[in-house]
Amino acid sequence: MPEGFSHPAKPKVLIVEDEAALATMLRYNLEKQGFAVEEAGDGQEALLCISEREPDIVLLDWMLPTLSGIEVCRQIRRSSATRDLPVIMVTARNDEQDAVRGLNTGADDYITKPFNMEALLARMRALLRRASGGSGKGRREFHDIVMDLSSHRVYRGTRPVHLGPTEYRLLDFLMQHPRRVFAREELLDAVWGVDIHVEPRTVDVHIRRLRKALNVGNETDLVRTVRAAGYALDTETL
Amino acid sequence: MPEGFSHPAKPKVLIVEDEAALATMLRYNLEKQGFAVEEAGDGQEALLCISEREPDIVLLDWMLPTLSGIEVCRQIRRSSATRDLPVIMVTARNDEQDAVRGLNTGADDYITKPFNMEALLARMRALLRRASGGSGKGRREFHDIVMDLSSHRVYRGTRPVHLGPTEYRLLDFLMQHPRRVFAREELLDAVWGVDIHVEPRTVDVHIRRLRKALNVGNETDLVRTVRAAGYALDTETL
DNA sequence: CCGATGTCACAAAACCTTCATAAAACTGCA
DNA sequence: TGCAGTTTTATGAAGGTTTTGTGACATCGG
Repeated sequence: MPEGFSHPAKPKVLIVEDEAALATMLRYNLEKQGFAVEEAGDGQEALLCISEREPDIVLLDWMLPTLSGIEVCRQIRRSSATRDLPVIMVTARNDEQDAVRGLNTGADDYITKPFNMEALLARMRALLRRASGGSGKGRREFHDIVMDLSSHRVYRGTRPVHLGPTEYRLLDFLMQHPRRVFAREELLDAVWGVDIHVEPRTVDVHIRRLRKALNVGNETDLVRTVRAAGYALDTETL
Repeated sequence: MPEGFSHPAKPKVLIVEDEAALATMLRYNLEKQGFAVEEAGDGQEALLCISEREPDIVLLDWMLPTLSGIEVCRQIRRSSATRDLPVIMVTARNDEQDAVRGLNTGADDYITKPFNMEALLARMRALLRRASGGSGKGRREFHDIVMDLSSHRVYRGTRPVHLGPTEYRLLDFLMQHPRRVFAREELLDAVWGVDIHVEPRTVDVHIRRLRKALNVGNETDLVRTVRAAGYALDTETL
């Protein structure tokens, strides 16, 4: 598994639920939907599981033995490692109060029992989307190349640079590891995806287009070709 | 503590909400933020409270017993004493339709459940600032696009722009995050709602309608398409 | 009836991949 | 060192594919 990507593989969901029947039902449905499922029966177990298995999202029942859902949620928010972990609170309808307090505690969303899978799935997917997209914030810089991730823009100095989707991802990847040389195969894995079949030479073409877009006039070429090895972002193209 | 504006003392907020739990949560948070809180559980009570306690701002739930939120809002606007009273509509996500109609009725802004306090506070402060500063802003601006939230109107420069409800919400959302690119799915989540099933391509159609309404003649297109990524509001459509 | 909306099918772009060929870099050898 | 052969990379163009723009249409609620 290469760099920090979104959720290319199965998203891992942790179900924290003491009612075995409900947990089983959830597991069944979520697995059918392509999630990897972990389970915890109480609060303690939940926190343990979170730090060990690092789920992508948590379904947290409000009524829990040993440690209440609200307390679990607080703990999750307390640690910087899990501060952005999406949490959906699951509560009984008649005590919607808890749902609200749950939200107040830091849950990202809540749903009341009984719920239908569609609604739950929709919320889960929305949260996962937000989580993976939200971290794609900020900017990258190298020499005088600037990428603004949130607006999806690239500048060489002050000049705006237009890149196609693939060149954008390629540059994005290279800028995460400046100066490091990557073989064509590595680039294919990282930028195109592991199970995509594309000729390694295709990388050349995209490198060319990247260069053409990046270097105008007599600007120095920041893409270095390393014969028999691959490409890198570097100031000394030598 | 809303930075001391022309509200010498604590700004007084009236919460009109029949769901006790939500009301309690709101009260707790708002008091923590330095507001004086009044509560009303239904429409009748709300109108009474408004004339007696003269709140500075009203949080109005859409679903109410005895008198719907929309009707309460109408009444508020009818009386010259309360015509300029800031009203924020609170609605459930899945009937965001109603929110828009609420705005038509005269609400100054709206927010959908579940919301986070930050967002709500930001809107409240903005409205209070406007109300106290007199001719302040319940408006959003970008380049030469102006949205007046209270009158629910949009202008391109000085030209009035007519938008359907969906286009309005779409623009509203985009203008809250200028320059940032949103995937179709993100827009669906934010503008349509999380558990609404709509084809992602539908976003295209509304973007088109938005463009058509926004750009007349040879005005620059402020809606940027980012291939394989989504759409954004931007000055450089490049 | 009308305006607003979600979908489709088709057109138009923008983009990818591949291939053939040119250019460059390296190698071994005289 | 210079040369011819070999390997590797650069480049331009072509063809096919994916993504987006657009107009039309059926629906729905007022």
